[in-house]
Amino acid sequence: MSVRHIDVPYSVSANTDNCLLRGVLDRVGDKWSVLIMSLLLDGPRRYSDLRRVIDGISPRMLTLTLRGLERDGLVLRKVTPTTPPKVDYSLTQVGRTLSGQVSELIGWAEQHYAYISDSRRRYDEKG
Amino acid sequence: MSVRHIDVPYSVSANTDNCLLRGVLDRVGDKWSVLIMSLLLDGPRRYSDLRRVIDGISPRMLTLTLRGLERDGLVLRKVTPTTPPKVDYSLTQVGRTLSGQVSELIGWAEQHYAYISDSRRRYDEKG
DNA sequence: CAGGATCCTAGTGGATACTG
DNA sequence: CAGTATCCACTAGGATCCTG
Repeated sequence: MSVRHIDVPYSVSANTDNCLLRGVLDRVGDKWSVLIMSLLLDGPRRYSDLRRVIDGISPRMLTLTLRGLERDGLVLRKVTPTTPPKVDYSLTQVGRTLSGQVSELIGWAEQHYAYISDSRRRYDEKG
Repeated sequence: MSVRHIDVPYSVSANTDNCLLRGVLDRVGDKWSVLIMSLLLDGPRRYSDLRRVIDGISPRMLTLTLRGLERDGLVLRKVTPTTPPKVDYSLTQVGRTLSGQVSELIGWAEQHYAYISDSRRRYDEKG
């Protein structure tokens, strides 16, 4: 038996395409999505605002990440066509629930931080 | 103000080093960790067993991923020095809790699968 | 202001051959 | 059996410059 779908306890596949889980894991795992969503939890923000506030992000990656989030319906992009233009980004309701999930994960990380650090130290010291 | 630490609602940093969250997100986001942990939820497995059962993984990545999980104290490696050798991998208690967290995330993904697919389709169709 | 277009690098992962 | 050791490909992401 080869793993394409594991039925218990949930479906996982290494297959990049057409796997719903892969998409979510990739998003959560990428460099900027979680950070951006966490910022938007506090309320809408403009593009330049995000750019200023996020340390070290390139315009390219900011746009790419926002587009990805928008495409998935996690973030809403609202253009006000003035000159110069104004673009606000906000979390959708679903985006908000994902942020909630992620914050659970972060809670886990905080809770087990010491354990993991210790484990790594011990692993690195003696083979 | 530049984002190194966001206090509300949780700390996120783009900084690769010394960020506890980054490590967890990277692990969850990588290609094989979640899959392997989900398999180990059912019980211990041998190296060759994992290799056979995981579709498309290279020995290199299997070892690398297992080592990473072991280093973080998520997976336990137990060697039985017979000839030929036998090595069993199992989840630690902490590894089990992380798997639990991840399965929550997967629950989220399943719950919002239709929404996301729709959103993508609409986004791709019209600009 | 809010990006698009380019070019480039580094890290992640694949393929395969070999070994204690 | 349970890995190493190499070599290679691909892509996520960074740096810059340009524009409606």
